Amino acid sequence: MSKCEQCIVRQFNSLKTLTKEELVRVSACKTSSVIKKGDIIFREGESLNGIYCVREGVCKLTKLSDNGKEQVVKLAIKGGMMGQRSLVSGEISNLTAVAINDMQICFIPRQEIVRDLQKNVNFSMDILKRMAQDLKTSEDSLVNMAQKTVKQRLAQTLIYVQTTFDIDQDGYLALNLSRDDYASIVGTATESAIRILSQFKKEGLISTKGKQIKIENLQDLSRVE
Amino acid sequence: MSKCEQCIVRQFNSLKTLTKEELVRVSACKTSSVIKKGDIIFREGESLNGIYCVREGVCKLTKLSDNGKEQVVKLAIKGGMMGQRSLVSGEISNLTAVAINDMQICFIPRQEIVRDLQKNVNFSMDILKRMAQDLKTSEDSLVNMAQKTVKQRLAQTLIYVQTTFDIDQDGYLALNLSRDDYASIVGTATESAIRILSQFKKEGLISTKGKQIKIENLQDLSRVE
DNA sequence: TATATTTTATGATATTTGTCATGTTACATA
DNA sequence: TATGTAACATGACAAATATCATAAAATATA
Repeated sequence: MSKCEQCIVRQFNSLKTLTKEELVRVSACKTSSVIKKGDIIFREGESLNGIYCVREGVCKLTKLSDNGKEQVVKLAIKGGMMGQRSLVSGEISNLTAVAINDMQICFIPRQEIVRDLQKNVNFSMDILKRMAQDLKTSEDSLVNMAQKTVKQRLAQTLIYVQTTFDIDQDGYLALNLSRDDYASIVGTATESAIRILSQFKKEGLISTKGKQIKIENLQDLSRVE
Repeated sequence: MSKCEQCIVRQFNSLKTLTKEELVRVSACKTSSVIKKGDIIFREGESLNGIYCVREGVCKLTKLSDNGKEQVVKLAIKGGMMGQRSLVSGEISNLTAVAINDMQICFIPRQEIVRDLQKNVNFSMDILKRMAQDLKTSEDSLVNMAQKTVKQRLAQTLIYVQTTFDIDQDGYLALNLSRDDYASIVGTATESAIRILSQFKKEGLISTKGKQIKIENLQDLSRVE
């Protein structure tokens, strides 16, 4: 099992503010695991008892609506952490985490990391800043959900995926999401998502090969009405 | 000008974790002000340079969507604080604050309170916990926006207003929001909000007197489909 | 009090989105 | 390779919601 001290991924999250000693301790008690695409890491309503650090792969954080449909609240990517909110509040998880592709994750038990939260101001400040960032992102999404059309939200999501995960050598989005995933990200029916993608295709905004998607005209896509 | 040490309102927010000394210092540098209904306290995009504490009255925190419509992201009530996110992140405000009724607020300059954030673990932990709570609330709203109908969201909002602000002696909601406010809370057109309220009235779920609203059947209102 | 202005209300209609049905394609696996 | 299954696609229709128009009621202001 590799050590946190040598893990590049921690540079992307709050763990980078830990001292050498703290990191050694954290490393000693962490557990790593390999997660297969589709696997559930934790469920809404579960108590987490620690935080997860994403070493590889992508994961969707979803919440079940009262009507039984799942809504993607955000994506956790390489370097991201999951469960900070529960760590801080001591509450059960508000979200379910499902692997979108194969992943490697590490788990740090609550009691180990809570100690650092109390003792290391740099660490708690960094957690606080990231929470503030998450809050802003969530509020922005809220406004988009409330005020934008499904078409606009889908266009925006495609651009987000390209910006965040880049494209492969053929120009297709490097992250492959199912139509169903797109639908639960923008908050619509799967058929509607598919229909709008077809429309984008007809209008030359995107092209597809199987389930892969390539953005052909980012300018116009960002201006969809 | 009254002193923070004697202000009951601080018991409801993070300021209660400050020590006597810290509180005296904060009290000495704070400024109080009276805000009239409709007044703007700060605008999206402005840098805040401090935090606000709501002593009296209610305030809506809104964000302008790209299509030019305002969306209410949350309400700040007595005891609430505004601007913590900007305080923590150092960024400009993400939201606009508009008084819904006459208010009294206090402003604490950034440099004074940032010091406590660094020095007082109880304070920073409390801020962190509240930010975590805000994040959960925001994520929940996001899911509601994405997955529930306008009718469900409006019913939910009416219940929220009654639960949070109580009713007056005649049973009407103690907080009077305009139909326009309701529309920007649930994220719909004003006409749609009005229409649905009329429908609720016909169904006996609510009754109205002028702009005042009384919930007549909370059970059924919470089960609207 | 009279008048202007804003807020609330409702009809008519267009647009958006969801739902159900059905077919097609891609992909996994025996 | 054959075959089953899941993902993708599209038509037809229903429901939800937005938009525009207009009027009534409430409220502010002269």
